[in-house]
Amino acid sequence: MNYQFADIERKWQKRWEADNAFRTEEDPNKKKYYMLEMFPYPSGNLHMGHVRNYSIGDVIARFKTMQGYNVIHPMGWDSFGLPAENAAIARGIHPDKWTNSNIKTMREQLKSLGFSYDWDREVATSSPSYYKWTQWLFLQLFKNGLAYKKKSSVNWCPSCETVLANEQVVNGGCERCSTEVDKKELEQWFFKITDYAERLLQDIDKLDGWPEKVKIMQQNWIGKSEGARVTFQVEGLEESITVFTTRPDTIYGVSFMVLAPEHPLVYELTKDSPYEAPAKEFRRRMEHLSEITRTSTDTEKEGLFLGRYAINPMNGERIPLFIANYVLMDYGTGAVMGVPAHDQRDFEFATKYNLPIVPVIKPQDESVDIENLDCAFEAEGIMINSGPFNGLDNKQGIAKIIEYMEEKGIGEGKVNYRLRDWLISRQRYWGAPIPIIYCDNCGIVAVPEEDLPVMLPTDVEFSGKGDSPLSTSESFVHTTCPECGRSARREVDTMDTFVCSSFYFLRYTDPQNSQHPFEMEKTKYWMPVDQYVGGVEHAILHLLYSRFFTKVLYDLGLSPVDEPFNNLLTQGMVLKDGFKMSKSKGNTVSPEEIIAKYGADTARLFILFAAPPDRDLEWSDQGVEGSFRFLNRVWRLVTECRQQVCIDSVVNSSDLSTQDKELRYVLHHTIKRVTTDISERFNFNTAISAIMELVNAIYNYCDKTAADQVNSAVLTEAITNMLIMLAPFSPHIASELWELIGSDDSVHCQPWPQWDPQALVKDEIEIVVQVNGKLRERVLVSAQASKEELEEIALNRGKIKEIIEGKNIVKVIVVPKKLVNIVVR
RNA sequence: GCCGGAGUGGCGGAACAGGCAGACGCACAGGACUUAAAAUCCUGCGGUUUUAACAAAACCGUACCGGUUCGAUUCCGGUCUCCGGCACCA
Repeated sequence: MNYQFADIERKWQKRWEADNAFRTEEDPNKKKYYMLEMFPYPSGNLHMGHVRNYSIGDVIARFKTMQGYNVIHPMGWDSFGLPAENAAIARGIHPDKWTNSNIKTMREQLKSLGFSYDWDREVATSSPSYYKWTQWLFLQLFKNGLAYKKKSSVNWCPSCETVLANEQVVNGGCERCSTEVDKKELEQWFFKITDYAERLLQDIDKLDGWPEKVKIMQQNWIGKSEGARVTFQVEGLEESITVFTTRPDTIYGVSFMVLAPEHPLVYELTKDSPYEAPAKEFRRRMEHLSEITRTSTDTEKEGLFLGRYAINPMNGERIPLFIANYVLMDYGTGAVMGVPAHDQRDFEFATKYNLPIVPVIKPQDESVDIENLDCAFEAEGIMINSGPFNGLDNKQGIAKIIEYMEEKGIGEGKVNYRLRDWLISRQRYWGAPIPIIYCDNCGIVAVPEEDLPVMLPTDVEFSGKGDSPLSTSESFVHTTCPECGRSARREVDTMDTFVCSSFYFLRYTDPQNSQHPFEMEKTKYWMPVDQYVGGVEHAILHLLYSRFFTKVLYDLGLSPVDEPFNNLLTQGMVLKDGFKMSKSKGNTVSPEEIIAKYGADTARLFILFAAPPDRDLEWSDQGVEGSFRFLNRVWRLVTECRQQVCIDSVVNSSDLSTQDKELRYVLHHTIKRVTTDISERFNFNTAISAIMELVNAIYNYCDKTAADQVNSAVLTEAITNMLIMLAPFSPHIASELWELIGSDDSVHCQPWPQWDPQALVKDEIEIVVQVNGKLRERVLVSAQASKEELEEIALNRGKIKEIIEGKNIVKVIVVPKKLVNIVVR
């Protein structure tokens, strides 16, 4: 007969809810702990990835609570976004209705897993009480010059009919539907994240509790490079071209210059010349190519001469101007100087178009034939062919040349970042409306703060075609200018959902405040997040945007911290048959089904037991069965021993049998292992296996000890502590059994157990005897045996004597309490 | 191409500061209980060899090759494979 998990789980979930067991408030006398898991998009159903994410978080939250921390553990919904709108288009359900019904289902699913959330802090980014503050924060950025509008070439998905951020373009296709992405010119709102590039980069050093992997990804994403901007005059025109280069030391080796095909100067350069039409044609062709082929390293370099020359400001040489596929408009200045001798891409281009290859750096040791290169020489060396700079080490040369250029007004030292400004406009309905009004008189006007939120209108058509759906609502678009009172139009774009999720962790600290986004007093107590847990797929965007927002809010005096997340744990994926669970692959396992069949405790236990949290986890139905068996084993153990358990008994350490001592050793060893596994390593899998070993040991103790010999205090100590340690993993069964053995208070209010070092002291231990590093024998010795004693014992073992017979003992290595290694020849 | 991470039994994984490789669990096999099955409990479980067999013993074994060390899954150098990220970044 299996234990009645369904009744038990329902009972405890109801009781926790009735008791408000997980509600938290600021308490200056207690140390706080902010446990946060990434909030879900309410797609309609929880999947195993969620179960894993939230099980990890719940163990830590419950563990920290038992350790005496004041734990805040909130949950909410990242509820704006495309799927809701697609449902509206496909099935005619209003996004709001669809979203709310999904939230309702998923909230119930989360509750059925017994997670310790403070539901009073629940937020949904799509509710007006939340997006009011999304809009308010937009206005703060706008007023501080961090939100601006510009016309720019943007990624356009012809299928979703929306603009995509660069980050949402995956391999040249739309992140959501994989359709090949086009380019389109549109007026868009941007956040100036590039203003924070340097701080975002520098402060990565502060993130000690983040995985190295994620930090490196962010570093690469920000992509800092140091170099110079140099301006070249165009021959015969009143125009100049500025390039960015990391190698100003190679400027004497420039033999051509390349502009991006989209570079605005191309038109001026080719106007009314025979090159005009081919240049236009070239540009059109490049625009048409998908980003993948355009930016792939494998694509052959391809260029077009523009019939014009620029002048090298250093030596007055004429340099032919080209456009080419490998130069990108949105990095640097959209133009590069070509130094084929010292840049592999330029080398390939020069070879193809027969341009001179002029070496200006030679290696220290003549190891490369610099006059006859077969690939670019990119290493360091000594400057040659560089006029007054000849003979300089090229690293010094960089500084000297920048100094010279700054003196002459030709160029300047410059730091460049790969990071681009954050495009936040979406031509979508289901997002926070951008609180801006356009007035023919006053221009771009911010919606006054007291008028927030700018509510999403309900009279909108969802055709799935055309521009922003908000433009179809007359009542929304038409408004009056807050400054001059004349008729005006509202901005019809909404904000990227990443904006909503960039401050939710701050809102959780004060979720119902209608006057402010959050009160400083509360954020001061709760922030920063002590432990953040989520999928590695958010390693760049969400985490970078959240860091950016936190820094902006810090600068505005709204956040007490300038980094939001102290520690980050990126959990691995849940796989089935070697692949990520997905509907399209048809290899999903529904959490609901598992809960119905085995209960939430089993589901949680298995998902934590099957792999360490940062690794991918292979789903195994049989493994789930095993976890269920274990919980049944615990159930039987405790219910069978119930009579012998006396909750108030105290162990008398002077009156213990060998078996008693053994069980106590296992127990306290388990406490030590579980504690360090949870708090220092997040290795829940080994923590659980330690508890399993403890359960095996208790069974053993009961089997081997005659009924009248059982020490009730020792047994009680083992069982109660076992239940306490099991509680964070499988809280329902632990609570039920805790109640069954007669405790009044609840198991999750118990203090986390301490291990007793006395119980870990053994009289006798087993040591290993090796000969030449090979294990030959195990010997039971007194735990206090000295080095000399151990050596003597080892050398006098019959078997060891036999092995070393007639050989020369070179030396003996003794590691106390572990081994003796005899080295012979 | 560059940057990360990982390779351990039939499987998931363990070995946390260089010291017993394979904890714990799954699967499998044998046994007990049962009229029977399920459940439960007990035993075995990396490979090869020696022995009629048991007890036992020897050798090999942590992707591969090499190094440091009394001793290496762990440290160092190189190679291969897989996974993830970035991808002409000037």
